[in-house]
Amino acid sequence: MSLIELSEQELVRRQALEELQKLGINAYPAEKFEINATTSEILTFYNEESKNYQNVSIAGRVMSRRIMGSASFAELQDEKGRIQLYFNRDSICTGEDKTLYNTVFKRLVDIGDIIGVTGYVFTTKMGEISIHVSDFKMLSKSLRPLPIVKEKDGQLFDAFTDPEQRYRNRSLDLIVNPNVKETFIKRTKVVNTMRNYLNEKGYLEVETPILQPLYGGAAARPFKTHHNALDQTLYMRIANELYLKRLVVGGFDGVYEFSKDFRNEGMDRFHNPEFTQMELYVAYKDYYWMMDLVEEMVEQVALAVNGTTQVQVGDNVIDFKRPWKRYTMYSAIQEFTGIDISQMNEAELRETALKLKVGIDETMGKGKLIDSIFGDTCEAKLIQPTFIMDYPIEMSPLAKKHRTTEGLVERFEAICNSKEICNAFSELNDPIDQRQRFEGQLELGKRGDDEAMVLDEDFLKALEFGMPPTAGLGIGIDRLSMIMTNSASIQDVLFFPQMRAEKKAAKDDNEKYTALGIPAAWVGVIQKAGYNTIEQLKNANPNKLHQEMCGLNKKLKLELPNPKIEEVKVWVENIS
RNA sequence: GAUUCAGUAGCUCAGUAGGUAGAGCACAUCCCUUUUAAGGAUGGGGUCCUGGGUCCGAAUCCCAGCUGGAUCACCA
Repeated sequence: MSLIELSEQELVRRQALEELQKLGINAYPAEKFEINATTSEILTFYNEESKNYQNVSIAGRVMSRRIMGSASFAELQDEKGRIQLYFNRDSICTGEDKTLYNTVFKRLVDIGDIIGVTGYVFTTKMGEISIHVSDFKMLSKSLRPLPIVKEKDGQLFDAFTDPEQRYRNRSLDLIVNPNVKETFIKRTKVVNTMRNYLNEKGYLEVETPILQPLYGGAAARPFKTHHNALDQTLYMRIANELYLKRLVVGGFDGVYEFSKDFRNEGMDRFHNPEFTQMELYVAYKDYYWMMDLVEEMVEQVALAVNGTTQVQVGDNVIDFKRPWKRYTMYSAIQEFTGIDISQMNEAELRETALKLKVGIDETMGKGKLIDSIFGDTCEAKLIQPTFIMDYPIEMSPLAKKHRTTEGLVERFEAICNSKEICNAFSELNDPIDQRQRFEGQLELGKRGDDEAMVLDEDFLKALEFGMPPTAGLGIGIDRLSMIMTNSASIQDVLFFPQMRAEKKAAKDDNEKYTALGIPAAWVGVIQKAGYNTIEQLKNANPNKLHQEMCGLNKKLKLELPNPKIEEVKVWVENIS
């Protein structure tokens, strides 16, 4: 990177780095720095009477500095929080040489630098627990200025809030917005709690392919890629259901996987192209059994994350305490619309949907119509965790036919805060029925449903060997994390949400400029003036260009000899 | 995809009869031995998102585009 592309503040920091080097200080030392305390630990356990923490060694990032002559205060932020540091010139520089304080601390340490300090803990006159620094060491120099977020009585000042900047620059977001860290710690707690719960039950965590020759297990459009050596199309998985069931066939009676799945569909605050699901399959169980498991597991998650079954989400308090309300899909629609659709055929459903102003289209079969009616009339009203059971067979090609009711399958979803958080079935293990269902999907595909499933012969072959009756579950980790952390957007529970690529101005190589006779030192200047390509330079007014170059030379204090106007004209004319 | 709002200094934001671009924090220089978002003084810092247009003159008005937010529709 050329120096002229840097802001003044970045230049100042690079100069400070050079000065440190001149003083013999390595701003990026290799050796470890011994730490024996954390900020939160000191703030919690320091006690003035017992005089503990009188020899602490702690490291972190300098977040603020207040310098007043030979005494200064700074704030140090480590992983756990912040603590105030007190620097006194004569404590840090016990001899005659006051360079460490006067030059290194006061002039060469910037906000954002990572330092290690040793000293003792005391309480200031203002009553704030602080570290009296006896020595400090530069551990990493920060070359970019940090947005300074200040906080007083819970009110934030100058907060770094622009979502685009925050998501594109998550490191910075985490440094200056401490509550962001909290959200991700909670997300990990969600996952760990589930994993512990499942391991305690003796289920086996497994891994299955992400690159798949056929995609399946869900209704979604996939990402497509290509393997060169095999010269074969591969898809990134949209679900791992079919592979996990093949493991159940193989004799694992309880298997689960936390899986990144990929769906090539729209993006908004509930959808990211890659997302995480936990899928679980347990042999010899059914969907009623699985409902009990979901209730118990999610209740434990809520307790682990927030210490209570009640979670504030937006304007609502959601209570995960068992048992949750249970509806069948038909009874839910009847409850919220007063209409019994359980006996309707496709034409009647279409008519009902139109009457209820439900969005439908020509490609929809009976199952999708019912799902649409349910989605539009019921979901918004389901805030507390609720199970919706018994879905139409047409939209659930992997679920087992209902044990008593024709046309339905044994499937449930848990809906919470109007969003699906899990989906589960008594898994279809009849290989002949499964083949027919896949064939039905192929029909839907021909009608234009681009999410219809494809027929997977390998999976069918496995089923033909015999799969025990099995209960299966998929639970959305991102959605669950959003609820558990009261996050309005999926981007807030993903460290690095997918973003559109930032557009960068195209620039020609330096050689193209020097080939015209332009001195290399001036190339950066010309580009800074806005002539990033030879094509742009071709149309430049030489007089204007000359003035801009001289102006930047002066402004940036480059002290280059200014070119003659004739030379500039020749450069521009040379472009053919 | 539709609608709508927005893009000005490192950060948060002002900026209308179209007429030399502002504040606070951050940064620099100087003064100061304990400050609680902020000690005092002085100073530097801008492609006003990009490209066209109108105009003597555009951050401002018009058109197009880019990017993002919000709401809605579809997938988890």
